[in-house]
Amino acid sequence: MRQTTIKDIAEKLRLSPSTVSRALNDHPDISENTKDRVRSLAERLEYQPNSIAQSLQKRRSKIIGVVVPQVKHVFFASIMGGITDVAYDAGYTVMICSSNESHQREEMNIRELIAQRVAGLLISITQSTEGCEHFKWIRKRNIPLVFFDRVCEELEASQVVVDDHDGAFKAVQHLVQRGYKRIAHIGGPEFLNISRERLRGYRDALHAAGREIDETLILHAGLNEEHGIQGMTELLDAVSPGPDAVFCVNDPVAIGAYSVLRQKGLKIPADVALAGFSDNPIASIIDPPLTTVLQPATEMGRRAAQLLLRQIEFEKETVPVREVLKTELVVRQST
Amino acid sequence: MRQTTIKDIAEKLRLSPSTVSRALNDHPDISENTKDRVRSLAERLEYQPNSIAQSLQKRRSKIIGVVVPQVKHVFFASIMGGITDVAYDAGYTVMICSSNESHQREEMNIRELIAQRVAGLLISITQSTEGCEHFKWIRKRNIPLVFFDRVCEELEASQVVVDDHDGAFKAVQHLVQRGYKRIAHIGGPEFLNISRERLRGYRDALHAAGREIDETLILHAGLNEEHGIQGMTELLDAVSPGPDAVFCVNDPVAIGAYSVLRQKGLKIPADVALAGFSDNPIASIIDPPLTTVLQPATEMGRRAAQLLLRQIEFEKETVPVREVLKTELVVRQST
DNA sequence: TTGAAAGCGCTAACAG
DNA sequence: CTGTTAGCGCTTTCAA
Repeated sequence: MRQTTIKDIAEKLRLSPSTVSRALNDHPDISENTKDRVRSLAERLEYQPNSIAQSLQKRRSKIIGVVVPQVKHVFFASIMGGITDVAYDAGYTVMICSSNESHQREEMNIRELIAQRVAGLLISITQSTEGCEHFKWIRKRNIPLVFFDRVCEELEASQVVVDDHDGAFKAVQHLVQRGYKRIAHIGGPEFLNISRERLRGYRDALHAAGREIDETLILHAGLNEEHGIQGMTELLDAVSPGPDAVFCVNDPVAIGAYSVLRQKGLKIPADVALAGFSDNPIASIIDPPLTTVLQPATEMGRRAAQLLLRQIEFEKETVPVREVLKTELVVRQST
Repeated sequence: MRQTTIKDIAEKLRLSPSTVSRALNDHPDISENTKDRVRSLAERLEYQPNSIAQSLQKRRSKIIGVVVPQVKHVFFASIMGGITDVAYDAGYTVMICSSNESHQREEMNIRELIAQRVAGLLISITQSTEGCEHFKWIRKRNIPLVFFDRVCEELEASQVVVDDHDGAFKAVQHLVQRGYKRIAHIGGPEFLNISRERLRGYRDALHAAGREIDETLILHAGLNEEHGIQGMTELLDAVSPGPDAVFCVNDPVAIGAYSVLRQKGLKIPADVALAGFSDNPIASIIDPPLTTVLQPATEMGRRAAQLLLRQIEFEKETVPVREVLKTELVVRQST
């Protein structure tokens, strides 16, 4: 059964399609009387405007495309919450794609979203993204683009990030103050902005405390639990003397490290202290609860969406903006 | 800068738009030579077909709409993984909406997805969904529809669920065998299929063991951590004698209960044993690890998507199908 | 093997 | 205040 169109309404009311369209859009030219008739019939027929036709006509859809590396990561889930809230309020819908940390999938997603003629794109890159070619496609078609959290730095584009350096600095400074001597770092992929900045924060905090940096205590792994498991295992087995504290690039990695420590019967924080980054809900539930750096995820999503919307509505080339959000150290019993 | 269209290619090649269209779609009528010329120019111009125009013409988009109650729930995140995998392989994209457990938001989402003329809908209803009016909109426009996990039972529609009754039965049977005497149940919203079935499994398992059912040990709460906290608190404070084991409607609730028990210094399972439902990753990480019922979430997503695709491609009214997936009891140290 | 024309549902410029 | 016309980018008869 075909869906109701503006034409159907027009015929029944012996009006022209354009009048109906205008009435539906509350155009000032149309008489209240006509508007009423149109609206009530539309209601009765359960008319739903065909956004596809609208988009074709406007040469752009009211969809905001989002590409995240993993939907199941709570951090991204919260960000998505922030994005959708803002987008909905502005009359946009959101199309979420998961690149699953795969460069190839990320390309596919972007290609698809371009085909959908999205109004704009919000992207957080994968752990494996190296080239930036696919992001350049976006610029070429000048589709508004904002990166969040994990950004592509080769490209001039707006971005919303947290102060990763500062967050890491505070966490490690805290470990130093607590008196830990051999503070290790399980880091993420080297080229990722978040890994790099957090590592830099780690180094700077140790320097600031007048400590020498022992490079054997620095590992580059990944951003998932399994990387935490690998990393912690390696630190315990291959490094001697071992660390008495570990600052992990994020909470999933810290959780991985946590499970290794428990399995080996090591006490946290007595034998090894542990700190993460993100403040996943799980951080407060494990025992001992995890010291971590709180990232305002929802806020980040909101900001990114706002930035994008501004670009969309203003049309003209806007200078790339970089918003940096503050983090907060949450001290719990794991340190 | 306008994006490249079929017309641009046609002009440059002195062909008609229709020929270009056919060449791009590998139509047999077109000569290989022409196809090659078209394809290579398309490539060079980075032509991306405008799916909006295609959809308008086909009167249906290649988008599958998904409405979940909460994106951040790992269970749904995994389901979404399954859905997108299947959908992508079939050449569809997925538009994910979160109803945030709000009936109103759910309505909005559905309205929006209908406006987008999605090819089909995959829905898991909210905790607060009572009426089914908005689902009837979907049927009226005969848009293919499949419910998963949380289904609307007033409506004749295909669905993919797990055997909630059996899963709950196995969990409670296990608690009985372990020798627990006062087994409580923190349940979900009463009208939800999953809550009802799991409660029924609980009752049946106790009956099967020849136990009397103590109604004061049965609570109806919700599906989130906070409900677990409320529920467990109530069980400890208001019920006497208290329970020596609790079967929770899902893992988030079990986690909530877990944190209350720890806070009160009660030993798990010595003082109170705990079992959940879902097998969230967190279940294996907490200490003691949580006994729970594994739901094949990704598989559920895959099945739901496959069912929907079949409906989409076959067009004709298909009889509603109900797929029931098996669960598996995962026994850990919390019981 | 290719082209011309019409139309998907909507909006907007131009007329009246 | 309302109607006519054209067109968004693509596919698809029908004709050549």
